Amino acid sequence: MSEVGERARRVTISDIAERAGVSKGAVSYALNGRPGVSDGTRERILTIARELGWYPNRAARALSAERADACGLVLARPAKTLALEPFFMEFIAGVESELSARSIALSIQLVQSVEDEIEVYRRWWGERRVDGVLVVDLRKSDPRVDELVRLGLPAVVIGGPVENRALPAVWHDEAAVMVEAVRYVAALGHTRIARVAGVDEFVHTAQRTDGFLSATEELGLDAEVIATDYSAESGARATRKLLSSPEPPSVIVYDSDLLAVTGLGVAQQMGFAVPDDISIVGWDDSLISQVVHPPLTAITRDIVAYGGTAIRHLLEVIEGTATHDVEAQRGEFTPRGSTGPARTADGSRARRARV
Amino acid sequence: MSEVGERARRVTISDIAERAGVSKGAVSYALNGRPGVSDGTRERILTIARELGWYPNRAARALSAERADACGLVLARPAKTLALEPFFMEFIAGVESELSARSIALSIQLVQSVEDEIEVYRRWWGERRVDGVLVVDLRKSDPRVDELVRLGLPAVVIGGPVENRALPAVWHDEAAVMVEAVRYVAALGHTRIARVAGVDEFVHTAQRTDGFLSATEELGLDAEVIATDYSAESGARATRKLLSSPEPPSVIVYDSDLLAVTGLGVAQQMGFAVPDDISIVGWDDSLISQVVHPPLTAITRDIVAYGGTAIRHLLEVIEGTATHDVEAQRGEFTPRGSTGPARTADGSRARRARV
DNA sequence: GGGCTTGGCTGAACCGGTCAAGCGACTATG
DNA sequence: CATAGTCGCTTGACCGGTTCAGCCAAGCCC
Repeated sequence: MSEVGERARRVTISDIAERAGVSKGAVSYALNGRPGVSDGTRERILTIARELGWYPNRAARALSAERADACGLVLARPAKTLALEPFFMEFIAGVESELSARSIALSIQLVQSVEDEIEVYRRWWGERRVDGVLVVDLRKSDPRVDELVRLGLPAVVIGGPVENRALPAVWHDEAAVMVEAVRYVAALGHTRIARVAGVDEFVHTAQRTDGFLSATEELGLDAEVIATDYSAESGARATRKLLSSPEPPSVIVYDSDLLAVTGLGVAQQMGFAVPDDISIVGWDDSLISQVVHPPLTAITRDIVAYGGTAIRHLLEVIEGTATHDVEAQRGEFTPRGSTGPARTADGSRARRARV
Repeated sequence: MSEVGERARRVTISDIAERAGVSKGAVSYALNGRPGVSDGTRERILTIARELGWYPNRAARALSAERADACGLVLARPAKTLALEPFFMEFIAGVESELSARSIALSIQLVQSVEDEIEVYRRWWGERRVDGVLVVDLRKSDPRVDELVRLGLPAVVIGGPVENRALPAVWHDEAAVMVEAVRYVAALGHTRIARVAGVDEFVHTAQRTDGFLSATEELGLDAEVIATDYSAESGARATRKLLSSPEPPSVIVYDSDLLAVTGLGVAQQMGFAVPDDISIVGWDDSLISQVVHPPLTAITRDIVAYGGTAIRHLLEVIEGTATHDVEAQRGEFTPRGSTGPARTADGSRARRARV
């Protein structure tokens, strides 16, 4: 009988070996489906293992196999913002769907800064806690890349490509879909268009800004870009600034769902009708952009699939069977109720009185 | 020189021992701050460890110490809904903030069903992958509780208390804050009030419904409760049904931020002015309820702190120093722009034309 | 029948830590 | 001065797997 507080002794391969009347080695061969035991013995061992409810001790396996059977993901954004950015949870869901099938764990850590993030990589790799990591929010000349290369920690970067191809990356053409979006609103007759961007240092932000500026220039549109830190406050501030200017834009393209929803709220609060006075375009197109009113026109990405692609690539990199880049399916432009045709060009823009 | 694909050999205590001219045992004592070595030797060993960039191999430590230095969290909600429910990311952030300080990992797994969740617990515990788990979304007569008790896997339940106190729990008084919310809208003159609840089987949902029904009865209000599965669609459906009824409520209290924001969108789309025609109350009060227009009146909880409390309690349970329940700080009612006084009781309720 | 191969299994080392027991040198005590 | 106790360190077993070398018996061939 077990006493209070005593933890049940768990089954090991030695227990199985004893019961089956064979050696530990034979049990190991049988359980791993490797040659070295007869079919009869193998069957017997498997049956006993099932009866006893055996699971391999991960620590023991990790110690001799020198793999942790775990991957890591460090997120260096403020918790409050993270919680609101559906991107990450969907991304994690996609990662998980691949990992759980292989019974590989996902370790997640939230940190404050890139320096902390690097320290986590050092520790994780030093402790052999992970076999590899996914790196998000790639920056221009990112210090994490150098450190990961130095450590030799297998990694796949989300977004990219990475300078000098120092690390393999999974990415898609951000600029192209931005161009598509700009062309669409231009076709609706809009001529003044603004972009509320994410963090300037992020590579994917720069790529989108490039696409935005080249497309607006090509089409001869008035363009403006305001950077934010992805927080709701900075998004609200940017929107307020744009809408209070003497000649406000008639379209704002946001860099995330949170920014877009916040912008929608600010516009409504300021008495701008959406899309009559101002058209709004979101990015990522998680559920949130579909439940607000009006539902947001957005750049749609299958984020769950993106996560799956990324982690599958990481597993290949860990195996050593891949080091190249992978281009994921690119986003699509999905028009909804938050974008409409431009006002007729009489120069004035009717504004509803504030409620 | 390292060849392509070769992984850097990482530093072990044997390397340190050799360098310091002492045995492995001495190094172990020194690095763990235990007696058994002189101050001079200890200093020398620590210096060498720092120079070499040593980190303890977690697998080795776990194998002999019989602890994984990891905690687990299984989420059994659909990925799309999870992504939109800021509660979980904030909760995870709170958990992390405590764990990272102790360099304990958090393993997260997303599953489809309670059965899958139980299977994950069996595997994790069998593999010694975790030392304990946090259990969310407690149900009435929850099969997970029995299984966790049977396994002997240390666990803390979020929400509760658990039947027969079979497992320790962290929870707060859901009914009381609901009563507070109902009293507030009653004081504004509202008499028809509806609740769009979460999953009926969840204990915290039942507690809130209890509080809702007892408060409305006590105040003599017309009350209605519609259950959902927390998805945006079911929330939209419930809202549509309520607002299309011959005598719609003038207040709807939602069970999560996602449901509330969705409800707001549906109300606006149906041409109901918020709060003039319909008042809306949200739950959890993450940032999302503050960025929409109008900002939502909500039940505010410090979810990050809630996560911190929960994981600290789990660590105590793992240590064996605690088995009792902990009552966390309860939510507060935060009025904002989405609730307003009831229309004067002329029996008619003006409705704005659909835009 | 002897030599050779092959299948099926055992035994032991090993991964990198922890930790109890032991041991020599030094100090304190009667 | 003999004995006991303490300090500082070493030795080696151990955690639960994996893996390699080796061994025995059976089968095959000539």
